[in-house]
Amino acid sequence: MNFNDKVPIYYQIKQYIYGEIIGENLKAGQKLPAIRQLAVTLTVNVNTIQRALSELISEGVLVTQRGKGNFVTTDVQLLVALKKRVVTAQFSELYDKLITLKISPPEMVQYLQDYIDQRKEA
Amino acid sequence: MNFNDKVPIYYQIKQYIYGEIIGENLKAGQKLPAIRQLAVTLTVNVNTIQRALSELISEGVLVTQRGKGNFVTTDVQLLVALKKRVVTAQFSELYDKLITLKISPPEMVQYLQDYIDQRKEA
DNA sequence: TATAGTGTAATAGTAAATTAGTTCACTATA
DNA sequence: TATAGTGAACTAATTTACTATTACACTATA
Repeated sequence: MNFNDKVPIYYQIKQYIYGEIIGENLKAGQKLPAIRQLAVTLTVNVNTIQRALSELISEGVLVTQRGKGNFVTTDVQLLVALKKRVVTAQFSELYDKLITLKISPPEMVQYLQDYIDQRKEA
Repeated sequence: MNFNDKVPIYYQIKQYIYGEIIGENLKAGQKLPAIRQLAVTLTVNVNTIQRALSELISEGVLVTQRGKGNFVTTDVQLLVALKKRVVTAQFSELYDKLITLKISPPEMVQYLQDYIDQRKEA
């Protein structure tokens, strides 16, 4: 996996798992790969995986069954709230940053549209 | 200043100065506050300021005049390129993240518009 | 009941970021 | 020519993230 060396790896893994769940590569109730397997896949130490998962468990996004593995919660309401929270956070971050750059909201929409068009070409 | 504890402070300061320049609170050729003053203002150590500035100097965004201070470059072309680079990076980051969340480009535009409308209400 | 697969916990070592503090070098000016 | 203001460089100490390694506890099943 490609990590950004400006952000703690455990935190990036946490965000990555959010993404896998919200994007439904991991569905409600589904079992995650074993932590030792995740460590190999993500080329990271088991402790680092543990640290990421422990936060997701605290939040109720994941549920552990000792001896069995980690599972995505079946609490769909929680997952819906998670998606909203994560998506909103993206826009909030963008908005605030662009405001400091003195880019107006209508310009933001135009810039996004332009960026999308440009991506389509390539 | 409000720092995100997930990202090195020196790096956040660097981004902050980018913002001040792009948003034209700091104009081409303008003198920056002294590093000791910046350290006080941003409640951070002088060394941390130095580290942020040294990268901006390497990039040519800032120019040092020893004994006088640090100044924004007068190379306007470089500043225009900087703005483009920083703004594009924002959209690129958003786009890639939302794609992993299986949000389509048209949805992105709609979500952004919705977010903006929501901010206006409050 | 042995064994393989799972998560949990703890210790130790390394590297990076940050702070604190000091000293030096250059510039402008009273 | 002192002095105040500026950046530059260096050392030392602390904290956090990460890795490596080991041992333990629970579950399913051959």
